[in-house]
Amino acid sequence: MATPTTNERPAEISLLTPGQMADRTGVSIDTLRYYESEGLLTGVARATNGHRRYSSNDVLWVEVLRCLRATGMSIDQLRHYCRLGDHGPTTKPERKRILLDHRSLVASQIDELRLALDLIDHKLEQYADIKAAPNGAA
Amino acid sequence: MATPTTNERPAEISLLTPGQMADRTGVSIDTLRYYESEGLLTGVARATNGHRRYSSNDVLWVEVLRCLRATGMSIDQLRHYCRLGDHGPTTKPERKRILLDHRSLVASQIDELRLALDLIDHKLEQYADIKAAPNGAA
DNA sequence: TGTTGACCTGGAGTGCACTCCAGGTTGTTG
DNA sequence: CAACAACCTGGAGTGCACTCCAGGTCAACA
Repeated sequence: MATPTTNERPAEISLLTPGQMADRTGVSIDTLRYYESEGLLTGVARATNGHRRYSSNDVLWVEVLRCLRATGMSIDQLRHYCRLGDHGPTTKPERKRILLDHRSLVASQIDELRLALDLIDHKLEQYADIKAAPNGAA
Repeated sequence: MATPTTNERPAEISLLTPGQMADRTGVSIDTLRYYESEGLLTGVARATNGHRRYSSNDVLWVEVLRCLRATGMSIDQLRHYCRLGDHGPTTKPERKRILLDHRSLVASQIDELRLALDLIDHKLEQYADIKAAPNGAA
């Protein structure tokens, strides 16, 4: 086994099994498969037994996916972005546009959250003279 | 018509119909009803014909609900918080605790979003020499 | 050699938060 | 008085993003 793909040299020592990948990225095995089936993650290598092997590039990309998902980009938009990537450098302007748009979306999310923080603080003033109940955990 | 509830004086001139409430708060009529059915919004007045009439207090509270929902508090947690409110001042410490906990959650969401912004900016550097595609809207 | 564990596939199921719908009432408007 | 808009109720349906499951393969270990 080992070195599952085209290359025979043991340079691929860092390929990760699905379980390792899930540990490394915090994305579950099922979700990794789901992302692959939705076209968000392509070209994942396979061991001779058919099992997936994730490269360090895959790790980086999944981290990007995680970040974009966590900031509200939908699976659909992500899929669109990935398809552009598959179609070579002519799609770069559109990809840049998507990132710029998403960037401003995240920026406004931050603004919204700051407003929410103010509102919560305002609400907390009603409890200024109250001692908070002990926290369940930690 | 007018002054629908118990009180005959026209002081209730500011009571809002469901449609007006939806316009004012940005929360749909259906969602307002849903919140009421879930116990997040209690004591909504009714006109003689059975139609809801929202007070300015309701407006304020729905704005709080919106804010807490938008920052990730679940319907379930919100319901719990509301029930505490119904049980008088002895629950104040717990209510304060909930708000404090949620506050720190929002704060860490902001931190996460800032990291995401950094990652997006980093990714955008790959497109430094590319002119972004024109934006579809505005 | 048998059983355990990690993985495979396609497809079904879940949870959340709405959102929509059918069927009905009321009050206004031309 | 007919038609329309706004609202009522209980309950069904939707969309998203997973998450779980049944049934099977393969490699390693006792």
